Amino acid sequence: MTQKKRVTIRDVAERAGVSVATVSRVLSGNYPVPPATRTRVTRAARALDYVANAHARALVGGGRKTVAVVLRQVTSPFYAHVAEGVEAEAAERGRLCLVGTTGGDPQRELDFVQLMREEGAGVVILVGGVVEDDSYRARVAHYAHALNAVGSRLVLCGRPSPDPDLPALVVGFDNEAGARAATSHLLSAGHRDIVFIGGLPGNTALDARTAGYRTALAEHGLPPEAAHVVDCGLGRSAGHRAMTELLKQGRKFTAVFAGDDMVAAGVLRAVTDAGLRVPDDISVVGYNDAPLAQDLNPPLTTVRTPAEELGRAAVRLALGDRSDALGVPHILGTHIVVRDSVGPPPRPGGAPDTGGPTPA
Amino acid sequence: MTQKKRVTIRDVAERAGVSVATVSRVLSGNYPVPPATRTRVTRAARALDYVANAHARALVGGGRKTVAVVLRQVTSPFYAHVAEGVEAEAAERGRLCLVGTTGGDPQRELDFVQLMREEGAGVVILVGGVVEDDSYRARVAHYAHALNAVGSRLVLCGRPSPDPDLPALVVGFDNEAGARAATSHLLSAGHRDIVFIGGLPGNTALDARTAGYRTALAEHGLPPEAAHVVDCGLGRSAGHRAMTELLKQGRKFTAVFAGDDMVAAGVLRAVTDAGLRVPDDISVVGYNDAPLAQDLNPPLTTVRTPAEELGRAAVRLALGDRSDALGVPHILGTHIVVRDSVGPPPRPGGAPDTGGPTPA
DNA sequence: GTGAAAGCGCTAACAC
DNA sequence: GTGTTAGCGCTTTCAC
Repeated sequence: MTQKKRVTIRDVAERAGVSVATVSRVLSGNYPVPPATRTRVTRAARALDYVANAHARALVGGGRKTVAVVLRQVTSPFYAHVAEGVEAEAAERGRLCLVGTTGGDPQRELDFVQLMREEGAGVVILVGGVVEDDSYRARVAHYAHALNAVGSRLVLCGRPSPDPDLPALVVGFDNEAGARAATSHLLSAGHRDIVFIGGLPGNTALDARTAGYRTALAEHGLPPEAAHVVDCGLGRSAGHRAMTELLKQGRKFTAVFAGDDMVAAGVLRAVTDAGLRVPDDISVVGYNDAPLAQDLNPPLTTVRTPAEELGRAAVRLALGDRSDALGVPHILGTHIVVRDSVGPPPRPGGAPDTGGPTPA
Repeated sequence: MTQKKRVTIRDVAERAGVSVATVSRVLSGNYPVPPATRTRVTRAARALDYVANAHARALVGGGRKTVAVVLRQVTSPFYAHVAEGVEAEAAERGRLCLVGTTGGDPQRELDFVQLMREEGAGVVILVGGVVEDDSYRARVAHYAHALNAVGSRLVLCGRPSPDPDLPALVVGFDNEAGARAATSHLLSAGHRDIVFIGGLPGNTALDARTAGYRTALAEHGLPPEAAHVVDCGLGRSAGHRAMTELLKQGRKFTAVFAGDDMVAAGVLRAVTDAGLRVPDDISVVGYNDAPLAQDLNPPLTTVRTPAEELGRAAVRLALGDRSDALGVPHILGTHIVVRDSVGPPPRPGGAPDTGGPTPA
């Protein structure tokens, strides 16, 4: 019943009364063909609803140069935006875009990259912070050389290159600077007891954030002991749990800097649960400026990291002919976006109802 | 400098001192090969860091059966979760997953489906509500027949099949029932003046939602005029704008049913901006149960639509051999999740401070 | 201007 | 057990 037979170029040629070579020529369009035959062929192709076989085409043409992105998960707003940027930029340049998710499992990352090598992807983009151990270094070095050997590009997006001499492009944010700015913002508002919630020791992105946090503290003349990092990792529930715990401990602090906006969401909820108010009792700043930041209560002051632009930059870099940019990291700017979650610290023992939030 | 030459099966054969056929056999694994040769070949392949050419393989093997999803955008939580479901299920079954986004443009949808035909995708999943006009019907009929002719499957996910006889699978939610339940929830809490914000006339998903809303109203003995639908479409800003406008009009209502959670987020913000409170002054219910629903203030009562499961069901259905299921839609259940955004309507002219929210 | 023919890298008969 | 060979559908010299 079902014929399950694909229409091939041969069928089109036959129907148009020409050879396959001619059909190929008019379909590729990059060859002078007289309008008369061109029409005949086009008509035949249309009539047969012919579509070329991408595999055959890739086989002879040396790969169809697709763009692959690998990320932890698409449901995280940050990754989703990066993916969207990659997708958009790839589409604009007529490339197909493949998305792979790893759930953070290095093995799945490796499998996927391998698959992309089989596919002959022209660009492979690895997104997101990682723990930079020997295993990581070896893996990435392998990817880089293998991909480079066949003329493909590896892009490290938001993660470091283990070796500047590796044939890989790197693009990312200055997490340390962003975190420093966020912390300074809090310090300028008068806070001195600020805790960082959401550390993840070993993870390059979070380590940079905590480093920036410590730097800012030091710049304001505070001793190293002033730093208090809670290594609970990322995610709403981690933030909620950590903050609840912190509140229970009765530890003295007036502000928290959350590892990202999801953590901040959890923190906010924990504060509310405890009957406290933001920013009157506690100030909070997040990281990434996820869409939900403006819907939180109060709207969250956070660090904007243009994720979509990161994705676009990754493919732009890879597809640009600036192979000179191979070693040097391409760093995108971040900036604070001030909303309503930061205020002056409450006066010790005083009533919190002094007035609205008045950040600098 | 760069050799740009791919390692082929021939190279492996040569190094292992066997023929290409033998290499193919051990690599495919589906053929008895003595351990001795197997080892030699494996070792050679590893030494050369050989990866098979997926295109060549697909060319001879009749396509590599990938799964393609097409959606509006990945940054919408709902779509992201559907995509994650598809990705996960596809990965578990060893299929590669391609993601395409259309931004809602039918032309881009068409282009992408065409591309998937070229790729020889085994499954093509179209996600999300649409305006069901003649153009849509024709397009989908074309996809369905073309895909079916080469043994591929088309899955309509959250959108209707224009014709039950079309060789397409359909899976989705009962939007009407979900909306009816949400509206009933509001009615049971005592509300009589409920406005639906986020209509999108012509869109199958939203039309079903408004239909459910009207049905619930009727079931509770309210006249058709009791329905008030604001056709502002989806999205946070649309919801914010519409609600602000509504409040300004001074129109009488005590509850709003938002087209989805993003709209609800905008609505909530507008209520806050106006100095009113949810649920004391106005009750709100959303749709989809996006992750952000629980972070809103107050946590949002909404209709849970298991998006990831929708994605998984789509590929499961397509990959299952139950070709009998071709015409009949596969409907997934939804249910209300009660949080804190619904309370009894405020007593006319009374102070709103009667007590906490106490939904049935 | 157009056709014939040689592969691209691989798998699957079909020999031996 | 393993090698030889014929394609899969297409592009692209090279002839005519």
